[in-house]
Amino acid sequence: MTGRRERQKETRRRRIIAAAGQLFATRGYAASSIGDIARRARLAVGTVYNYFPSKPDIVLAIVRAETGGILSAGETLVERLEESPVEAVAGLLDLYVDLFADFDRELWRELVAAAMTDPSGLGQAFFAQDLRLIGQLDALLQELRGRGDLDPKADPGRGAVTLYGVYLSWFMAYLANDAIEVASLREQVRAGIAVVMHGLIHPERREEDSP
Amino acid sequence: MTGRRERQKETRRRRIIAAAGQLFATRGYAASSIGDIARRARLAVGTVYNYFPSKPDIVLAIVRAETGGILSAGETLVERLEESPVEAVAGLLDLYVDLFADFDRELWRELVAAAMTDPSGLGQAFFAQDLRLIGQLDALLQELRGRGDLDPKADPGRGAVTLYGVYLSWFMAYLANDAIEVASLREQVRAGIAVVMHGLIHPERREEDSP
DNA sequence: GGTAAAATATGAACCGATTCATCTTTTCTG
DNA sequence: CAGAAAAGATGAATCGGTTCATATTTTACC
Repeated sequence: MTGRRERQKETRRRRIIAAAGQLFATRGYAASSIGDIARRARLAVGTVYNYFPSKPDIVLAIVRAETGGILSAGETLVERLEESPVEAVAGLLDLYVDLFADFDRELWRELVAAAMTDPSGLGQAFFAQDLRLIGQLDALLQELRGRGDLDPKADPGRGAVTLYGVYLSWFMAYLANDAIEVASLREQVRAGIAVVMHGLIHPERREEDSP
Repeated sequence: MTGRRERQKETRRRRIIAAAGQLFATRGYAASSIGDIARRARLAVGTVYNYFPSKPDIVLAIVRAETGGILSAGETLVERLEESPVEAVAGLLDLYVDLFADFDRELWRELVAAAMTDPSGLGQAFFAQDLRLIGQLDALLQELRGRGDLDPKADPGRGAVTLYGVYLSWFMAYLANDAIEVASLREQVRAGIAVVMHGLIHPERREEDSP
């Protein structure tokens, strides 16, 4: 049942996320210590650690709360298919780019850094999201293939992974370089998608070294 | 001139790199403290910090020592061009994949993590290497284009960035997932390159939404 | 050679994330 | 409801990267 204990647990978890979210948004991640977060949430430092195994795990919780909507928006987008294949794929990845705009670049950086430092813990959880988008891309490509828009020799699964690579690499570029804004990120991803969809080799030489 | 001071500076720098390299290789990065490194190099902790601004900067120095050769090997590879365009690109990226095998995955992870945490400092230095490979890829594509292997409508610069994206995203996957070995990484990169070179759209529908 | 200035080395102190032994609250059992 | 067990909260202690005031060494200048 929902005893006092369980209710309080949920409340405290929320309090921590709220406190951290506010501090990160105002002072930034690095400048907000766990002590600060605990104080703002009216808890002891150790208590925060009873709810989250590490500081970046709090960030993951903050970001996670936002991702659910994006993913389901992706589902409906796959169902109502754009006419142009490039537009269809670009539309889906645009959704994921939206997510970046919602949080400070610093938060994403810390998340990626933590995913590297702790690949089996937080990293697993973080990269699990990538697999879900690749799945959506795969479904989208299957649709396009069924419609006869894709090269019959192309493998949708492989295509999905490769298209996702375009997105991921520009995500990294965005994190590495403050000069890249979200708007230009969108353009770059779109242009990269167009390259993958159309291919680079001269049309008359395609068959020579097919996969 | 090469006074006593300058000579000693170089010696100590090398001692630190050597000590750190040995410790990282045996105990791992996390388990090797700056104190350990300093002790093994017969220096004080503070002295280590006179040579390297942070712990991951030592990793960068270790890795950097290896990259020069790879890059110049890439140059000669661009000059002696493969017949098949896919092979040509795959050959170049294979060189960069070689680099991974030379160091423990943990070291690369720490490097990427540090590049995220300190994007303007270490990050800048780290990602500068990416730009050099993109440049090489661009040169390679220009060659292929000159030979008539590429679609005249394709933009080599854009293509280089996109192909690099394939490589980078698989690099990230490799770091995220211990199950991915270097050999399979090579195959995946190669397959991704083939996709980008050939394109996904059905040949007869290509012109509809050209970039 | 002697001395002031500059450069470098040193390790104790700092700071913040994380851990852990201990105390408090809640739940369970009779 | 009392008392015991379980779950959870607490903050002092730990640990390691980084900083900094001080000491030492090298160089420059006379």
